[in-house]
Amino acid sequence: MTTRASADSTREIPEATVARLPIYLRALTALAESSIVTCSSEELATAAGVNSAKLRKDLSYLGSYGTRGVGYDVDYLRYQIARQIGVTQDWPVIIVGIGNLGHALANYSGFRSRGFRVVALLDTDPSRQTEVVAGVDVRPFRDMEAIVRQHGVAIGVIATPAAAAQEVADRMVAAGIGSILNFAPTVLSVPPGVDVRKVDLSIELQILAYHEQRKAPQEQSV
Amino acid sequence: MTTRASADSTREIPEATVARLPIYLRALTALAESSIVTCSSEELATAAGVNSAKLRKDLSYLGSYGTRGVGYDVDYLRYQIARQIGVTQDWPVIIVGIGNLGHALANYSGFRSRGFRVVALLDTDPSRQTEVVAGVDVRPFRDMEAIVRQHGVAIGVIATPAAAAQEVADRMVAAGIGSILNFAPTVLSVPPGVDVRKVDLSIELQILAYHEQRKAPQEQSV
DNA sequence: TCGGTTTTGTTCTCGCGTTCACAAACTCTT
DNA sequence: AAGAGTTTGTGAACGCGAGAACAAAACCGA
Repeated sequence: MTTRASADSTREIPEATVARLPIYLRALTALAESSIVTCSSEELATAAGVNSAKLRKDLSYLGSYGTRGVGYDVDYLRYQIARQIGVTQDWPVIIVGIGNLGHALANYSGFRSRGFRVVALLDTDPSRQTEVVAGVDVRPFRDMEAIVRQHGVAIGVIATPAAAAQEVADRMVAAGIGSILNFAPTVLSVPPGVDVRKVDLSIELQILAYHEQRKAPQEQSV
Repeated sequence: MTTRASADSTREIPEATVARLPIYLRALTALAESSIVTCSSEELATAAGVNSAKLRKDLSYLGSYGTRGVGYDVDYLRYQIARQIGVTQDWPVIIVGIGNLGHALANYSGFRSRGFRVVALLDTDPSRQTEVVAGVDVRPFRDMEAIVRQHGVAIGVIATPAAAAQEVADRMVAAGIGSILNFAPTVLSVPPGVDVRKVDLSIELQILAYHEQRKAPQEQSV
């Protein structure tokens, strides 16, 4: 999809590896808080819940930041991963749809501590626009374009009902947002170049139900 | 991991396919609500946001439920998928940790409509135990074992802070729960045979940030 | 009844991701 | 200073999933 010309500083990092980097980052932060200065791939892999060989291969895509016979410097590796992901800088984020889930997301402290700053909460319902959630006041959805331009927002979160999600996504794309995190249970269609990630709570439960059903097949006979 | 003896009625369904079955189910439900009786693999694939070849291959693992030259009967296929996943029956679920996210989950209507019934909300904080959320009252965490046994709960949801998650998971496993949906930002360790799925909101944002950073590399020079 | 059309089910090939296994490189002890 | 002991980084093998392509099977019209 993306044609990459230079392969020196910007190597191709496989998608599966990118998805694990935040896990390593979190594990490293936990180690740092325990005042651990150095760790081996085995220790970090255990903390992150993966195989040590996989961890080493993942890290090798970023560069050669370990020392053979010793391991990795926790702070240094943490910085390198954070830099690769891009969370050394601050990312302004907007959340659209301030229902139950929107409230929870706005109050989630994990965003702030990981480089994401919620700059606006948006909703079409005028009765919600008097609220103040997590120190940010809810504003009318029609203000989105202005807010996006003002703060240079590149990432948007959709927490609306399914019926409204596509319309919101279209407006986000039109306003210049390039990445969308979608909590609405619907398939979004967006132009190429725009990234969408989907989190679907009931789908996760259904996957668990499938496996659970297989565990006790004698229970639900007829 | 699971050694499966019989391969006639219970075929091996690949994990990637299992993860997509709930998407097909939702798309079929939408079609049914539009009073559509029959659909081709192409139509259903478009509605689910996947390739039609992949859809046909996925469905072929369940059996041969289509008609060549015609397509699939929406209601029939919907029932077959629901049966495979196991959502034709009702799954009792408990939610532990009634903070912002726990509230949102308890109020989420998508669980109920897809075969999941929240039978209890649990929290260790006594000040929360006077609340009633979504028609279910919050009960002390220590009552979990009794509730699990009483209702035959097999699926548990963890929405606590990270520090409490492992303890909750241990207690869930001890009480007989076999599948856990974990929203706490930590790696759970559970005995073999217990399924854990993890949903991490900030990890999703970090993955988006990575891609977003790559889109405009001239922005963050120096 | 029979050829033409449509759409499924399946086979085959390709690419990605995971894991193993080992050489290279560093530290420590004597 | 040199050998023993660790641990990283990576080449190679393997397995799974995605997509293309096609044969089999159903319907339709004459």
